Amino acid sequence: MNTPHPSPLLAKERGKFSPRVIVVLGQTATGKSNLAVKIAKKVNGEIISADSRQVYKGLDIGTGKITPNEMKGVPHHLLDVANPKKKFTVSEYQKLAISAMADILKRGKTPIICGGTGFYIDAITKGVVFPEVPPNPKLRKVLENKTAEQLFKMLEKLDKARAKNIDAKNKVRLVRAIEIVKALGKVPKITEATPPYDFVKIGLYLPTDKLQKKVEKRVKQMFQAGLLKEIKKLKKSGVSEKRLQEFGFEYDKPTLEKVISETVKYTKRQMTWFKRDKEIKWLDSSKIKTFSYASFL
RNA sequence: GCGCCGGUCGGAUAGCGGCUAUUCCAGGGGACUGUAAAUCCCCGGCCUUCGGGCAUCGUUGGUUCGAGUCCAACCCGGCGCA
Repeated sequence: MNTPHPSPLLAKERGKFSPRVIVVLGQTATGKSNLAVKIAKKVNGEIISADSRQVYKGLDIGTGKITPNEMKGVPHHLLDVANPKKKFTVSEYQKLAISAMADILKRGKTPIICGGTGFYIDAITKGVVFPEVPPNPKLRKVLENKTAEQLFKMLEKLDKARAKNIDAKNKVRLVRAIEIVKALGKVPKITEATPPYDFVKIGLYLPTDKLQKKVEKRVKQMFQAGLLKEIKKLKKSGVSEKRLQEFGFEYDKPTLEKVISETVKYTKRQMTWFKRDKEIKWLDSSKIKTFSYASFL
């Protein structure tokens, strides 16, 4: 990485200077995008989205993607980089995000990662090393017809170690594990290669009652903005019904009520993920006005 | 008033004589090795020294070794007939 940069970009860590990367994460509907833009303006930053669905072209309204207007001139990366008809994966995300960070730093600016997909954020900030085994659609198709029990028995024969700690009832995981074993002989032990950056993680959350209201408002706006039209458009462009389901509840025959309740549930799952990361500094987003960037930078 | 049907965990639902009363949804907690807004697990009446203990299927009584399940009466709701 490169040449040292003037102060806000650098942090002192164990006597060494590593480039600073700001991470804005947290629950849906807490105003992450907004805060990220504000910070970007202050620190001369560029934003890298960390959202598993905003990577797709054409998924705008349902994913709550930031509009060009809202970007206020701040460059955004990793939005619209994938074709919705094809599957995008964490691994691809990781590669793109890492090179985006390097690129931004090379130009003397601060990368700001912003998003709510915990798995994607960990992929970059913790440097999870994924086995070099691309998805194998043919194999998956065969395996998906089997029961979890059958898959687990298969895995037990192929790789005892992985079978021991895998969730024996989770078909998605079992299929992936078998896919890796078939390619590599076994599932490599999980490793992490922490990237040479100083990540500052800011977590946004809202108290339950406020979150509920915010979600209701957000979802109503989604429908007003033309969520249904967006879905029609996707269908017209050749995105299958099945594929739409994979994009989550907003894209699977959405109704106002359903999307609101599913979103609230989702925000809880998000917190379950984020709670494990002790490095996150949490911030009540309803008190954002009193937030001083200085305390984090 | 008579007849029929029904009353089971917050809601919906299975159970039609036998040991731990089912499933789904909503609720709470959790997991996460290339699908991650996905996928999956646990909890859910009360008490517990975590071994277990005590309840419970509208109410009361009865039949039975044993009743959510059968019988009777009553209460509540729906439909039909007057």
